[in-house]
This record gives sequence, C-alpha cells and structure tokens, in this order.
Amino acid sequence: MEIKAPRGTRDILGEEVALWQYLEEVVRRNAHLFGYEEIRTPVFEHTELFARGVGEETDIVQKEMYTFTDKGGRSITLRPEGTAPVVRAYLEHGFFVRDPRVRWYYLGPMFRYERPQAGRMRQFHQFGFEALGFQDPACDAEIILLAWTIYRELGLSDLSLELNSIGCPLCKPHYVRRLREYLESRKDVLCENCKRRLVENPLRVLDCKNETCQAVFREASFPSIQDFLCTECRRHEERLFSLLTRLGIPFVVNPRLVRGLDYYTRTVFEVKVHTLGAQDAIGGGGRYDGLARVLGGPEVPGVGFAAGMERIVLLLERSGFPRKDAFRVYLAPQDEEGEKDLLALSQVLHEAGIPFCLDFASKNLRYHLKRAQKMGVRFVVIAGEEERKNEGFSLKDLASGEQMLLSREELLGRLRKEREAC
RNA sequence: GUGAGCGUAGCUCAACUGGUCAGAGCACUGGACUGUGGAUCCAGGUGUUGGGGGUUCAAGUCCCCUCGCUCACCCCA
Repeated sequence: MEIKAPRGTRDILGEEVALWQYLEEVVRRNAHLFGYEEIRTPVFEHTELFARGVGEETDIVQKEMYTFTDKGGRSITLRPEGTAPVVRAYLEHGFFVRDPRVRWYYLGPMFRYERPQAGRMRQFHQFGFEALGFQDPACDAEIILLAWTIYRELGLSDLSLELNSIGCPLCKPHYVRRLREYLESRKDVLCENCKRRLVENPLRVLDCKNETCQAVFREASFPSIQDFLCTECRRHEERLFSLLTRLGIPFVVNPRLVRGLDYYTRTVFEVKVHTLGAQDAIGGGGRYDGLARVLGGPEVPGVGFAAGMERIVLLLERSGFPRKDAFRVYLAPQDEEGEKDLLALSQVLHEAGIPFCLDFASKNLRYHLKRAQKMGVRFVVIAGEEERKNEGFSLKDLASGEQMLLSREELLGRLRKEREAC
C-alpha cells in the first residue's frame, strides 16, 4: 500500500467510533447543562491571529504551526488551539457591545507539527470551554467544576489538579525580574536549555524537569510567584481556592506551573493523570484577561479550559469502556420476491425507528445466519417461499434459537418491544 | 528538531551462524451444507520480506540511504 495517512494522523473507525461518540455526548450534555453554547470556528485562520494571540515566544508559534500561503498570497495557519479563534469570533461579531458575557464550548481537530508519540498527534482533538466577559473568580471555579464533572462522569480517576496564579501586568514583572536575578546567580548549574530560556522567557525555566534545575527550584530562598502577587491577584486566588474547597474539588498549588501560552493572567491550571507516560496532561486552562486587547479589541476578561480527546480516549479504552451491541435487525431474503418484501419492510422499519441491515438474496440462509451472528445482531427476519404462503415473515432470535412466523403487524410489535427492552 | 529501538500476509508472529525461506495460527473467500447460526473438514488471494542502492555465487538475514512506526527528549492536550 503506497498511500498512507500522513504522519501524526490516523483514522478513527470500528468500535473506537462508539467511544468518541460517547465522549462527545458527555461533553455536549454537560456543557449544555452549565449554560455553555457551541461555537464552531474555522479550522484555519490568519497566521497573525496565533502569532499575536498565542504569543511569538511560545513553542507553538515558533516551531509547531502548520502554516502555508494560500493562492491569494495570505499566510494561513491550521489552528493549533481553540482560544484565540474563539476570542477573535467574539470580537469580530461585536459581542462586547451587544452581549458582553458569553459562555461557549467547542469540539474539534487541532493541528501541531510535532514528532508523534503516545497521546500526541499532529492532528488531534480538543474540547474546550471559554467564558468571556466574566472577571469573577467564581467563573474560574465554574470552568474547573465543569471540567471536573466531565472527568468524573467519564469515570476517570487518579487525576490531579494543579493550580497557580501567574499574576497580572502589575505584579508579574516584579516576579520575573526577581526570578531572572536569582537564576542568573545560579546560572552555572542550570542546563543549557534553561540558560537559553533565562534570556528569552524566564518563566518557562520553571517547567524544566532536569534534576539539577529542579534542585535549584527547591532551594529555600528560591522566589515563588505566590509571594509576589499583588493584592487584587491574591484576593482572586484566595477566593478561587475557597470556592474549589467548597465544591469538594481537590487541588494542589504548584508555584512552578506556568503553562505554554503567553496570554494567561492570574489563574492557570492543569489536569494530569499518572498513567499515560510522558504525555500526562489531559486538560488545562486559565484566565486570559489581556488576550482580547492583544487581538485589537477592548479589555475583555476571559477564562477557559481545553482537554485532549485522544488522551482521554486512551484512558477510556484502558478502563474497559462498556460495550453493548446496538439493537439491529438483520433482513435475510431467500429469493428475489423475498428481497422485494424485505426492501418494502425496511421502509416500515425505518419509519418505526428500528435499525436494520438488509442483505441480498444471492446467499443461502446458512450464510445469512452466520453473518448476522458475526455482526452481533440478535434478530433475523426471513422472507421466502414459506413466508409468502402465510403472508408474513419469520423472526428468528439468535440468542434463544426460537423462530416464529408472524404477520407484518405482529413482527413490528415484537421488534418494538424488543428494542424497548434492549 | 535531537536520541534510541523496530519494520515479514489484514492481525499475532516463525525462518539457527547469509544457503527449499517465503511459512504457522487467527481472520477472510468459496465449497462439503439447494431454507436454519456458534462446530468440523477441504480448497484458496493471503506477500513487491517498508522502499532504493551496495557487498556476495547466493540477502528477510550484512552495509549505506530513505520512508514509516514506537518510545524518550523538547513541549504540550
């Protein structure tokens, strides 16, 4: 086979589809219950949206974007994340004057050019929520509660919620300055990567998993962002903590959690799972009060969350997602007349909302029964010479083996009842 | 982008140090079985051994390149 799906992409088919549909259904239902409405933004945007919205300094913009020039000479990028497009849509449609407070959710493919590995694809899927126009920390709590509710309904356990505040334009620079000074003084022991990041983006140094760097972070005099928060940021954070505690959502404060996107202010959080290997983050988000401004709009507070669906599906597969065979009826004609009768019957079944699968008359009954069984179908409707003589259909229950000759009405009644019981 | 491991049938895997090596099981298709499933038996596609080049009398096996997969780094979802 010469043509394969491009690297980092894959087909979702067979039994896995049911899992995705289930996940999507849980997301949609819970979002709806929390008052979030769906928004569908384009899969590609002007490159500038992400360059500005996500941040020039981020890995996403510097090395992970699928960018190309279209035939009109525009620089276009396949969306690497969902927040910037959502905020763009908010601004473009003038929500800030018309209806400044919105709660939206989205669901769909994202694209990042990276080396694939477990739980990381070039085309991957996220669902996410964005609440725009709310500056109250209760909104941060609501978003986290919604995410947490979904994880719980999916039956995912052993999750940890890490929380931090990275301040605002008032207090963050003080911390960054202090952090840079401190790291500067310990530069000799930092890894090469951190030395580089120290200049470009000191906050990202905190992400380093290198053991010697970690040792530096653990030093008693190492500055913590928590000690640099301004009064407003501190109040916001404390309020969020108390709300989460009230909601019974366990969390740990990780003063070194900074997250990859430039636009965050105050609250940042990440949901991790310990059983996924290196790609252990299954969701994350935070507050981005400055983003709308960066995109040329007015000051609009916002808070959001996004989760990786591939990673969740991996967990669901492992947890033995309950598979039940869908109710379906197999139609097995014995000759061309039977084929005609069953094709006509399929119209009636369709109207009654009973799923069916019609096979054709070129095969013998043995074949049909084998096939129905392999498909996991329990009921087989047979139409042939015998059935025509009695003006009805035979219904065979593959589970019990029993078979009976029924009129069309009796058959429909029986199938309706069986579907209810299913 | 960096590093490591691995590529044989749709799937799971064999083939000792280069020498009947192109195989087994599952799955698939047809038949034994013309209208009664799970079983059995028989027959059969199961394939450019990922691709290309090289060494050799001889390459699935050794060497080089390339592509892909997997894992890790990086970073994130």
